[in-house]
Amino acid sequence: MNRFMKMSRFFVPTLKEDPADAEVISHKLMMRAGMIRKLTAGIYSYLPLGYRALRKVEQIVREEMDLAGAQEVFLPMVQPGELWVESGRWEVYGKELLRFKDRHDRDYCLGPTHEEVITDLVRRDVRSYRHLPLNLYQIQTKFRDEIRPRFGLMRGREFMMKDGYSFDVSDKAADVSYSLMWQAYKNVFARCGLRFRAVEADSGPIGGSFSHEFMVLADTGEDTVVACTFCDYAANMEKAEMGVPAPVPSETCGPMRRVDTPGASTIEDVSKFLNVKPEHLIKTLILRSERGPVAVLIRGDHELNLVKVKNHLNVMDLDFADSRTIEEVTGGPLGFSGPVGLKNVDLLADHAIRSIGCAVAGANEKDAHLVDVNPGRDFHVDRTGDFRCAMGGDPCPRCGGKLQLFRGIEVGHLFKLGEKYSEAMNARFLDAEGAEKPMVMGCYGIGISRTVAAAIEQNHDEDGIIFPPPIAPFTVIVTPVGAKDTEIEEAAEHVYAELWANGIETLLDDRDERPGVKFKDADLIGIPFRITIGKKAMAQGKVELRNRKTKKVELVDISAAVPAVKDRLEAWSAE
RNA sequence: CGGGGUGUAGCGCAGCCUGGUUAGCGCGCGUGCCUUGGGAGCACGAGGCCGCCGGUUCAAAUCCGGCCACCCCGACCA
Repeated sequence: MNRFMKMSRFFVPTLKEDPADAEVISHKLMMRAGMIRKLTAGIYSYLPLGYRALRKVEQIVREEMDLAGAQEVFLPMVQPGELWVESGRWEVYGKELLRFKDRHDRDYCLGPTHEEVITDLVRRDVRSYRHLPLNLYQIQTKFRDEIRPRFGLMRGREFMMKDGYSFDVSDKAADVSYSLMWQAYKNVFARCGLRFRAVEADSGPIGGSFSHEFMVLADTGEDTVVACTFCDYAANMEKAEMGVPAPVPSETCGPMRRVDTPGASTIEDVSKFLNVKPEHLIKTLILRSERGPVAVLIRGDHELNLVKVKNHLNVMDLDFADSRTIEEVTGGPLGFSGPVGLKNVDLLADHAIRSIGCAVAGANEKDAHLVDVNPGRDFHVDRTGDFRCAMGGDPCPRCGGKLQLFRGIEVGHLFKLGEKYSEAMNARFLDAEGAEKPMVMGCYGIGISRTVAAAIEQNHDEDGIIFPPPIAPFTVIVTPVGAKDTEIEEAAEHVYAELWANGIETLLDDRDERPGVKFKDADLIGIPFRITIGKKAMAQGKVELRNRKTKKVELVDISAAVPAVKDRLEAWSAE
């Protein structure tokens, strides 16, 4: 038994009021529950309760990684700048990388991630295909000097992360490593008791062939998940495709003509002014990359997806053009661009434009639009493609079902790196034929601290946190109530000891507090089960077992408390 | 980085505009009494570089300047 997990001695400074600087629910609750305290912007201390929850997640991750054949290491957090120069990221990484110099004026940085260190480690000691595959991971504090840390543990600068790296002899072998991690991640988040989706993510122009994100579903999530309601297709917003609707036979379209639209430059304005639905407007977006300007046509009610255009054009930087560029390209001011008569610029159109029929578009002159514009008749595009964000109700690209949008919190990311780092840093091996080849790498991250926050975003009510049992800092809290009563106190000690003896982590609220205070704190800190020991039930030799989630209370014999908890634990995870 | 906001007791806040005794309130904390099934009550008490530096003034939490810290917002416009 553990004699020290007693509230009278345990450092859990709970708060009655929300801290002024907390915005999201997980941040507020973790502060109020005495789990974390802020040291400075984006940097938090973990108090015993918070650290216990964090370690629960860590341990689940550790077990699943080990099970998948990965090996745990621990890499330095302080890294020499020269390694980053070698990989080419010293110049590229930007201000997120916290750099500093040592006393000898040599460059160093705090590790935001460990591709360089791990690649350096492996290249020194692994030379043969006989030693591959190799999968190494660590659980460690990362530091990223975020522009704007926010939302407590959700987007901190210092945070706990599991990062893993696989090394393989071939692309095919790397795919095996990748899928092992994919399965391990599914196990991790399922074991944590979270509702999540694994989604396809954009891998970027250099990122290799594919990438997946693991998203915990929560309305307060920063990211949007697009998922099919029929099949298991799911992707993040940047990546999500949608089925192409069959082109509708173009309605009879009168001759194109110009109308005055004074001051109406936004879709909303034009739509109202001309009394035309946004679906019949053509948005003409002028973008600019390092290769010059490009025009993209999007249906009025759709939203541009910059990443898709970027990938299509295979450019590095792409953003909305400034107003001067727009005037140069279209001859008209911002807000009145249109495809008709555009010259000297590549014209891309989203699939939906093909079936728009009869549309309204900017006239490329101030305060004027064109109506009865017919694609194909009145203008020609250079290329058609998928350039927009998915919307709820769009057809699924796989099965034709309907897509739905969810909010999510990114807690895991799988990335097939390929040979990017092994090439740059010369991590090579000899294959069975004696030929030298670069290793094929993958990297795999899990935001441990963010997972705890995400779990709370997903599992709470007006009284506080509702921890899923697998990641709860304690499984049971024993709460003796009623004035100092030796019999009750002894019974509480007894139940507490019994639970520990059966491997059930238990907190005993032995404080000399009124029942209300104890109940409020127990609810706030979110322990899944509360065993209340009071006079009335005790008279019959019973205690109350209360489920934090359902709030249901049942009377059980004192002697049956342990099996009852075990039983309800199983019921919880079976849900 | 740009824009906005806030710094007063451990936490949450008032006071500042219109300068002037000993800087308040709620929670929390300590002691005592009382109370004991959903954050009780009474009494007494401890606790403050009013973010920092400078200026104005007989006098600054309050006015002015600078600095620092923290919080919020920052493509959707074609």
